[in-house]
Amino acid sequence: MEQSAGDLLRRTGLRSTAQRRAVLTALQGRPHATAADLEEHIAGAEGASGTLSRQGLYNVLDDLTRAHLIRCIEPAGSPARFELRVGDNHHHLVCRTCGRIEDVDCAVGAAPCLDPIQDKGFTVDEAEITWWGQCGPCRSRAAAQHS
Amino acid sequence: MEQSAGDLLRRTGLRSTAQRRAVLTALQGRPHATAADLEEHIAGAEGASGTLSRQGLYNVLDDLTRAHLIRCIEPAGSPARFELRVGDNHHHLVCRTCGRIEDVDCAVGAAPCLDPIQDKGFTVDEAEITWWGQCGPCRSRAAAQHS
DNA sequence: AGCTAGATTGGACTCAGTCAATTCTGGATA
DNA sequence: TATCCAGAATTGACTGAGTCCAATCTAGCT
Ligand SMILES: [Mn+2]
Ligand SMILES: [Mn+2]
Ligand SMILES: [Zn+2]
Ligand SMILES: [Zn+2]
Repeated sequence: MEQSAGDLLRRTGLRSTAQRRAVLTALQGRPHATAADLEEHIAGAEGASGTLSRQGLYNVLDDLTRAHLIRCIEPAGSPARFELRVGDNHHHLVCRTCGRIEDVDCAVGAAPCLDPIQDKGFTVDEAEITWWGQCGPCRSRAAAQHS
Repeated sequence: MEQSAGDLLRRTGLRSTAQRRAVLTALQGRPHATAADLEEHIAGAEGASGTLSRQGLYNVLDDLTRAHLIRCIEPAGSPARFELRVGDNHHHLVCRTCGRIEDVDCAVGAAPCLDPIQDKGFTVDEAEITWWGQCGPCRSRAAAQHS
């Protein structure tokens, strides 16, 4: 049985507020959304979801991230992006041309999935991997340009 | 025989300007410096290095990065950082507590040193690995706190 | 129904850059 | 070694992405 956003929040010890439920709901089917994406979607939503302040949005994203209900990634050159997919230690492919981001399963599944060859005295808890390249559509477009 | 910053620039097809030489020089012994670090160091430097505008600094950093004379990394939560160490595809350890950044050699040495298990149609040219954790000093400090 | 710790709001503010118009200069040429 | 001009630097306004703080509101316990 699926659990509602409200249940999920309460089970985690967070109060179930309209703003938090709206963010969790907006994130479904909108992976790697930015705060601006979420703000726009929630403001323009049909239901009475209504509105939340910019500060409220950032507070919610921060609370949910710290509770591990969502994950935040920050690829170079992009504002922070959020996703519901947590706990599987997956990685990302990023297109240098259009910024498109795709999930890549982790071969290991648990963090840190990779050890540094020198740890310099650090206690490592995560190995974050970002593959940079060009996505299919951008590659085709670039090839066509060359005429 | 070592080559001067001026030679390096000219050999790369870039004009040798005081501003570019100052940035290259400031970066020696100052790995992973931010634009602000460099601005401060160059402004307060002894020689007649004098000054460069903020816009000039960003232009120089951008030109040098595109010429592959320096490399830019952007760990989550940090402003961009620059280093002279290029071409060896090395990776980074970042302390979640104090932000300290350490270099980690790449076991392979050439990019992309790691293949994604799904490429989603991308042409991958680089695998960027960031290990997150806590450095030795921060770990000790945290342990002491617990008294 | 009342209470209060926790959550949200509005508005000013900061940090890290970016834009565009103007002025300057490295180094190629005559 | 003087001239010239594309490429580089400067100035100052501006933007995107958050962050700070004091005041207000509310979820959910009693
Ligand atoms: Mn993802
Ligand atoms: Mn490095
Ligand atoms: Zn693309
Ligand atoms: Zn540390």
